[in-house]
Amino acid sequence: MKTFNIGELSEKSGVASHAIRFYERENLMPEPARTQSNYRRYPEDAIARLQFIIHAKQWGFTLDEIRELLMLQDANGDRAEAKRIARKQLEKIRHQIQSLSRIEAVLSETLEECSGEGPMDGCPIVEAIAQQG
Amino acid sequence: MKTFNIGELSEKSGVASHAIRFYERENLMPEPARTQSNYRRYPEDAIARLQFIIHAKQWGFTLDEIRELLMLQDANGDRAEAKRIARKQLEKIRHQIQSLSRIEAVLSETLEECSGEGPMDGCPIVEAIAQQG
DNA sequence: GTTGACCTTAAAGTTCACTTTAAGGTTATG
DNA sequence: CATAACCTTAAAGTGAACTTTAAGGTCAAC
Repeated sequence: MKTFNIGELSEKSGVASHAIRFYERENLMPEPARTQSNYRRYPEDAIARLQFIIHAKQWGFTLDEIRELLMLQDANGDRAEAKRIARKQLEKIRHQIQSLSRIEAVLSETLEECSGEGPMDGCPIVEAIAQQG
Repeated sequence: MKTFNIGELSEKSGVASHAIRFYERENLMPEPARTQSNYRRYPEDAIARLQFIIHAKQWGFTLDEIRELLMLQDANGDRAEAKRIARKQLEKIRHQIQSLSRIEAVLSETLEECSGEGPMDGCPIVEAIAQQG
């Protein structure tokens, strides 16, 4: 099996070396083997683990939540737990979409009202912000 | 006209005294008058200005953007500028909604696939994260 | 054999939007 | 007249997720 040092892993995963060390300190990545000269040596599956982290981040999971998911995987834990975490995340995302949609509606309406000409005094955008966020 | 000290303004606006001083340092609030004993004295319209800041924050504007809007108002500047700032914000919000909607779709589909029973090995949630964020 | 590109650690810096702390001065109340 | 509840400043702390810096040790190429 191929093994990598941290620079190679960084290149293959797209995660900066320092971030990889940070994830190790934060218990997202396991402590890897070391060479005689104390260099980190990673097995191939470290790439997949880092990509899991990247993807979970893109889905909006925090590092705390990702750590939880990884610990469940490492322990081959209970699927119900993973589902609970994911369901919570889905709710969070739906809530965010709702808030943003409300803002989008008011903001786009306000933008249409504003001619974009003339002085600030009486500008519908400013007035919309001033009254009731 | 009534004037307030920082504690009264804090109570009326719902913004903590320290946050008000912070906004002053950050040039979102103007330097107020001072009493003989160097206490800040605010006019009534300071309440409206703080509420403008609160509302703009709720709309997702950063303090930098809010400062820009306030400076335009203070200078009675160009309405086109305010519109530009608001349009940028609208685009940002629409982009966020799109990203979140994509995530919502995949995550809710994945959640339905997962029985929530059994060990992590083979769990659709974990596999969905592992493949293609 | 030396240059340059790697690697090591610990610690400090970054951004955002504050909050908390420290160390005092002032004002209202009993 | 003392005590509590205000006010003042500057500076440090918070949290998230890293990045940057400092001060070295190691390894491959020429």
